[in-house]
Amino acid sequence: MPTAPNRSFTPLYYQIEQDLLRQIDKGELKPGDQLPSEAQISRQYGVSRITARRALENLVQQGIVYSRQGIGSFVAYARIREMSGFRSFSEDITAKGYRPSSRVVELSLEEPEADVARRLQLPEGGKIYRLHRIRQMDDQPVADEVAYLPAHLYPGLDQYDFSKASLYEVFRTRYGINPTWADAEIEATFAAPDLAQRLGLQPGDAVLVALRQTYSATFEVIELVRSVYCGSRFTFFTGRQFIG
Amino acid sequence: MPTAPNRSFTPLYYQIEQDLLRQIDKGELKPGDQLPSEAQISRQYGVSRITARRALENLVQQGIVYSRQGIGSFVAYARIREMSGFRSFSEDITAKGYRPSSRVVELSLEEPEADVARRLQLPEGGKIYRLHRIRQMDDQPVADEVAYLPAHLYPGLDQYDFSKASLYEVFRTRYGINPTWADAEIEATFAAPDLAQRLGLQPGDAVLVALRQTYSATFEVIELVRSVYCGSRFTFFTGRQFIG
DNA sequence: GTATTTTACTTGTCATGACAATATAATATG
DNA sequence: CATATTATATTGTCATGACAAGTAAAATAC
Repeated sequence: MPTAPNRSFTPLYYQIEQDLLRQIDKGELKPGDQLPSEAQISRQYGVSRITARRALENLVQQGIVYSRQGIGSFVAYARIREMSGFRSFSEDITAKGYRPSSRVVELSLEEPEADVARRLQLPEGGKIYRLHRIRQMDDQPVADEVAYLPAHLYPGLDQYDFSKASLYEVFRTRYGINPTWADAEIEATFAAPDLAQRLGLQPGDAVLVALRQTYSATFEVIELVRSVYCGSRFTFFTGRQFIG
Repeated sequence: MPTAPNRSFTPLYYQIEQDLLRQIDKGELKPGDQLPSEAQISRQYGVSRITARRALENLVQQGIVYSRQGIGSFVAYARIREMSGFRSFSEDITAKGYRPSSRVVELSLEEPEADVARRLQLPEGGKIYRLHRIRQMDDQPVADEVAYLPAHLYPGLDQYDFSKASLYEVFRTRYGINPTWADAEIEATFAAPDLAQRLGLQPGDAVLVALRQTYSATFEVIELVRSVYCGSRFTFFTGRQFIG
């Protein structure tokens, strides 16, 4: 459900949606408050009811607002927390107010293991870039991360220095690929000696292992990432998920 | 984004949506296949284009289908995996093909800690039911779980035997409360001796700790659950999340 | 004062219609 | 044969309109 339409102009429904979002973010509309009705929005913005409705519906789908037939729409009490562990590591850490940085252990072009090839839906004989980094916040290692990237999507990727560059930014600007969806499987395990050494831990310490797949808007698997996080220094936040 | 409208009849768009979903589930429409166009669906089902479009849009919002302007709609390659750790434990474990069961350690009515009261958005002086269970699959303990439940939402909850009853079923049938949204924060830590004993682990083993909030359709916090999972026997699957 | 009915407001569903934007295929031209 | 133009298909946005369903408030009846 893209909230930012990918077009050459900004649709009316989107402008109204952003306006309402702004009012919620600024506290002009508080949790529990009723939003203007579809008819009121229609009159206020000079649009049809279907356009007003579309703006409200989008906020409902994002879990920001809820509506009840015959009564109205209301701002959700529980604010959505920023998810972490799903987007760009750089973006995650910056959003938490820390300074992200990375140390590249290795970036190489290679043959994938069978499981990796399967998960990435690689064509026969397809290669991957394997990017191994230690991720840090405020210079303290928090994650050991290996990204498996379909080589056919990213020719020339090895020319970049991912100590400095953000992988997601390179996806977007160089290759025109927008990370749009992600899912993850998460387990706890204990740190092996080599991993413990890289993360400044004791062997046997508890670590969080997340295997995340990232998809483009057309559901191409654009990245498989295995991250091992210090149990004590990183909390994984899922986004709000619909379970009904 | 409710996919099952809560009404006394089934809307046309929903029937079409379910029909398309059935074709995808049965393999009649395979990953990568193009779906019928809006105009074709319109003719085939004898509905307006807006109704056809609504059905397709709902599948897009669920991450099952994607569409491209001027080209068409397509079945996503990557199938959505069943999430786990977000819904009813019973439902999760049953979906994995195991037999869920629970041993109640304790169910009591008590004053909440400040953090619990805040997260549950309890009224001043509000009490909680604290339900402590060991969750099992095929009789093997996999999680130590404490649920904090706002007492005002569930009067008389302590009359139920949650060794046998599903909490979510009781929510729905007895109290008319539908779990609709959830989010979780997840960490890894190590098992303390008492916990290790309850889960059949060694002290110091890695465990996954998930703190999950569950919301009704009107975003009331209906449950706060702290689950500690064996690192080796439980993998937490997030659903597909929109990150764009 | 209470119960019932009516009214008003609001969201939900669906129709018809039009045009814009995007993309590809077919056709025309040099 | 290559390039440009036109046609076609499809999704995206927006309008007007109507009626259903749900809910609460106001008015009326007893």
